[in-house]
Amino acid sequence: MIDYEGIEKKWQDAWREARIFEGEIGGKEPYMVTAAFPYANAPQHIGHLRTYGTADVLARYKRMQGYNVLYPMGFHATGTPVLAFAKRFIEKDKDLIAEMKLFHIPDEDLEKMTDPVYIANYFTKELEKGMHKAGYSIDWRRKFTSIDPFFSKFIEWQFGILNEKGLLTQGKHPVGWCPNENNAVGMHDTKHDLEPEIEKETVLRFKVEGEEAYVLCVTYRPETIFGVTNLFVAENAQYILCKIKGMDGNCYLSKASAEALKHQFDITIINEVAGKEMLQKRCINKKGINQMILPIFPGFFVKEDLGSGIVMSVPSHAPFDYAALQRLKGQGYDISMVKPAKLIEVKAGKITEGKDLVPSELDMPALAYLKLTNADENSLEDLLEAATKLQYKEESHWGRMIVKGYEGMSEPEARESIRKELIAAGEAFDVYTLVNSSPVFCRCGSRIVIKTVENQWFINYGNQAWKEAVQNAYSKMRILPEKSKNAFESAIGWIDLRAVVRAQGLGTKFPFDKDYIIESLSDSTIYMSFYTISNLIREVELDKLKPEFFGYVFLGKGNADKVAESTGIDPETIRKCSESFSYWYKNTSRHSALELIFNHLTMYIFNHVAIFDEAYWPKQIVTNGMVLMEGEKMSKSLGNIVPLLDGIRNYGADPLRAVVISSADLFSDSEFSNEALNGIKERFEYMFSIVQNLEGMGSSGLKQIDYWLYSKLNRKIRDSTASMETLSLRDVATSLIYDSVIELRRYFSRGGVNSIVVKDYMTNLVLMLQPMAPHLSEELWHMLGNDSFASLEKWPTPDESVISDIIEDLEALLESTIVDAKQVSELMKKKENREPREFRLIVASDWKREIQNRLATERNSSTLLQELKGSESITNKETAAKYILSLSKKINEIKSIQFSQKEEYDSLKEAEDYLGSQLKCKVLVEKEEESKSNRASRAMPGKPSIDLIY
RNA sequence: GCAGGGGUGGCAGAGCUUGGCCAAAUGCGACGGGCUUAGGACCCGUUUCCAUAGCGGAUGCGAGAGUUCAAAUCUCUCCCCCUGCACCA
Repeated sequence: MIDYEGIEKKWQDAWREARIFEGEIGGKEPYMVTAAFPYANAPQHIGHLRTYGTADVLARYKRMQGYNVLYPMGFHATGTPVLAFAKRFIEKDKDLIAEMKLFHIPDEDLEKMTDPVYIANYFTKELEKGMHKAGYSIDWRRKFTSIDPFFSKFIEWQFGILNEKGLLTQGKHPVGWCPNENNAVGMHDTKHDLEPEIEKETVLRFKVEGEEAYVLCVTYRPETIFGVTNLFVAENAQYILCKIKGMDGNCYLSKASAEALKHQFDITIINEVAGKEMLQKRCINKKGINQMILPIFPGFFVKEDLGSGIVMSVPSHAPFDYAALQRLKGQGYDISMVKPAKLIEVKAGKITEGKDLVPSELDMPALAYLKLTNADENSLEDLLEAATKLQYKEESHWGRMIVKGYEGMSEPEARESIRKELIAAGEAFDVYTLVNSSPVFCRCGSRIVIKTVENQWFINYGNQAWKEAVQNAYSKMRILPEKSKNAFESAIGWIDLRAVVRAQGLGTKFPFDKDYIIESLSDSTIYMSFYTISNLIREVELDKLKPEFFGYVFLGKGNADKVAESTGIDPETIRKCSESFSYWYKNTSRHSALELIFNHLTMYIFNHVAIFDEAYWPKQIVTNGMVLMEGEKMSKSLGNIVPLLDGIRNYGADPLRAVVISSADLFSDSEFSNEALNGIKERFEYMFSIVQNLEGMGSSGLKQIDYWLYSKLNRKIRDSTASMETLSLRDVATSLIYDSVIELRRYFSRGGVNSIVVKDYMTNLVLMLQPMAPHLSEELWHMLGNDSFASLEKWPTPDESVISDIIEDLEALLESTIVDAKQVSELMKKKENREPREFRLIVASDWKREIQNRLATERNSSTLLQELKGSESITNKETAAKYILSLSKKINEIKSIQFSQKEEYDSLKEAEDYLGSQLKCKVLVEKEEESKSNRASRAMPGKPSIDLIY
C-alpha cells in the first residue's frame, strides 16, 4: 500500500530543505510560470487544483526539460469582497459561518474575522499551506498580496504610465446605485448576491397636442414607431409634468418612474397630473404610417414604476398592446380611430411557417402569435408574455422591414439605424434600466436604481493604436488550448472603456483622485512582473520606491547610479532588480480560468503592451475549465465543496492532482469523482507493486514481447512529450496511468519476465509521472535505486528505432486470433456441443500479401488480373484470381500488410504455448502451402485461417 | 440579444484540423463466465439489430438538406445546451 501522507511529507520536506524550487538566476534558459492570484477570502478547495495544478505540471515539465523554472505565487485581496465578508461576520451571517466551519476554521479565528485585513492575512496563510501540501513547486520567497504597500507603489507607477500615454479617460457611466447609502453597488452588496443587470433602452417622445410638452415612452423597439396607434397609461397612477435638464419642452412621465430616473437625469417637477387626466390628452406621431394622432388609453398591463410609466402601443407587433385594445373595445371604448400598421414581415419563421394563418391575421401579426401560443386577449399575462417573446424572437430572427425607406432591412439592423436617426433628430435618447426579473435590493433594504456617474475614470481599451499593437502582440503569442484563440480575438476587438476606480474596497489609491481606489481587476494586470523583484525589495523603505526606480528596473530608463541617488536605494539592489526582471520575464506562461478571457487575460495583454518593451510581452497563455463535483458545480449552496486540505488527507495529493488535471482536456470542465479517483489509485498501487517486486523478477533472452514493451514504451515517450507540449494532460494521463497498466499486465500475461526490461519501462514511466504525481514519482524513483531528485532529472527522450509497427501489429494479431478462435469454438459448442482437441492456425502465403499490398496502393483489380497471366511467382492462377475478386468488392478499404508470412508464422509459433493457455487447448501453427487442412485457403494476411480439429 | 464553445453508444469521454483502417479508443456501469470458503481485486466474454465455424449485412454519432465512389468527420439551415457580457472578483 502506498502511504501517501508519508511520502508527501517526506518529499515536501526534502524539496524544501534542498531549496530546489527557488528560482535563482543561472546559466540555463529561464522559464517563468504564473497562475492567477487566488482571492484571499476563503481557503482552497479542490477546484483550485485545476489552474494551479496545471501550472505546476508545466513548471515541473519545463524543469525536467532543462529550463531554469520559476513558479511564484501571490494573493489577491483588493476590492469589496473582503469588506463584504467582514460585514457579514459583523452581522453574524449563519451561512458564512457554516461555510467557514466546513473549512475547519477555529472559533477563535472566526471571531477576529470582522477585520478585513485580518481576513486577508489569515487566508493568505491558509492558501499557502494548501498549495504547499498539494506539492506545488512554488518559490515562496516572492509571495506578496495585492494590498501590500510596496505593491501599491508599483501600481501607482503603472497608472502613471497609463496616464502619460493618454490611456486614461473620464466620462459618464451607469452603475447600480443605492439611493439610501449613496453608493455604487455590485453583486456583493445586494440581497441574495444579485448582480444588478443594466441594459440600454430607448426613450421616444411624442408631442402633446396643444401643449409645449412631450410624453415619454421607454422601448426596446424604436423601429416600431411607425405603427404606434395610441399610448397607454396606468389609470390610477400619479403622473408629473417636469423639466429635464438639456431637453427642450416639458415632459410627462409617471411619478414613480421619475423617482428612479432622477439618478440618470436632472428632473424638476412642474406639477402633478392624475392618470385619469392623462387620458384627456392626445399626442402626435410624425412618423406614423396610418395615423399621426395618438389617443391615450388606460392599459391594464402598464406598471407605473417601469420605464416612464407610459407605454407606446403597437398592436400589430405587440400582443400586450393588441390585447389591451381588444379589452377596451369589449368595455365599450371607442377605438375606431386605431389603425394598426404592419411593419415587419416574417416569411421564413420556423413556427409561423406552414401554419394555417388567416390572411387578415397576418396583417395583424400579434394576433397570429397569440393564436400560436393558444392565447387570446383575455389570457393571463404569462401567456401574453410568451406570445410577445415568440413574436420578438421570430421578427428579430427572420423579420424584414416593409416600411418605406427601410424595405428589406432586418429588424435588428432597422432598430439600430432608426434609433440613431431619432437620437440625432432629438426625438429620442438612451436610458439605462435594470432588467433583473425582480427588483434588486441593497443589503440595507432599499431598492437599487441606476445612476449615471459623471467623471468616472476609465482605462480606454478602445484606443485604436493600442488595440492594433495588442493585435500584433497577440498574433505572436501561443494560446492553449487552441480552441480559445477565437475567444481572445473577439475579446481584444470588443473590450472598450473600462471603469477603473471605485469608492470602496481595499487596494491602491487612484493617483489622480485619491478619494478613489483602483478597481481590483485593473490592479492585477502586470503584477506577475513584480514577482521578479518582490524578494529583492522587501526591506526597502516605501518612500524610496519612486517611479524612477520602477522605470529603471522595468523599462531600462536612466542609469542605476542616478536612480540610487534620487531614491536612496542602494545601487546594488537596483541593478539586481533590473537584472532579475530582464532575465526572468522573457519567457513566460500565464495560467488562468477560461472565464477570465474576456476581462483579466485580455487586460493582461493590453497592459503589458502599454507598459513594457516588446521583449517582455506575454508569450503564452493557458486557460482551463473548472472542476465539477460528481457532475455538479461545486457551490456553497449545494454544500459539495471539498476543502483542499481535506481532499489531500482523504485521497492523497497525487491521486487528487491526477484526477482533477487529467479527467478533461483544458477546455472542458473536469470532474472529481470517487470512481475516477479510485481508478487512479488502483493503477498507482499496481505500479508501486511492480517496482517493489522488481528484485524477484527473472531474466531471459529478449523475446517478441520484450521488444513489444520497448516499442510501447518509446511510443509512449514520444506521444506523451508531444501531448505535454500542448498541455493535453488528459492524453498524457490516459497514456501514462491507464495504458501503462494495461501494457504491463499484458507483458506479464504473455510470459514476460525480464527484470531489466521492466526496470527500463518503470524508470521512464516514473519520470514522466513526475509533473502530475510528483511525490509518488520521487518515491518510486528512489525505490528504483536512484539518489537524485526525480524533480530535477531529465525528461525521457524516445528511441525511435525501437518503435515498431510490425511488432505491435503482430501482438495485436495474437489477440485477435485468440478472440476469433474462441468465438468459433463457442459457436460450435453451442451448435454441436463438442469441444475441439486442437486449434490449427494457418498463415496465409506471401503471394496473397503481394496482391493485397498492390491493391491497397493501386486500388485497381483489373490490371492485376491482367498481369496474373504472365506471372511466374504465382502458380495457382485460378485461386489467385478468385482471391483478387474477393478482395475487389471492397477495393477502397484494403489495408496493406507490413509483415511477411515468415514473420507472422514465427510470431504465432513463438506464442504457441501462450495461445494454448488462452484457448485451453492444443494449438498448432502452420503455413498455408504446407497445410493439409481444407480450410487452409481461407487464410488471409493478418487473419490466419482457424481450423478446429475434433 | 451579442460573443465564444459544444451536442457522439447506459453514463463519462476520444475521434472530428489532414473524409475511407469507425459500430466508433479509453474509463465507468450492467449482464454472463472464470478464480475464490466468501467478498474485493484480477481475468475472459457480451452490452444497436440481424446473420454466422470467426472474417458478413442493416441502422447509426442533435435535426434536416447538400458535396463525394465514400461523412461522426466537409458545406448550408435549424433546434438545443454551456460560459462570458464590464466596474464584479
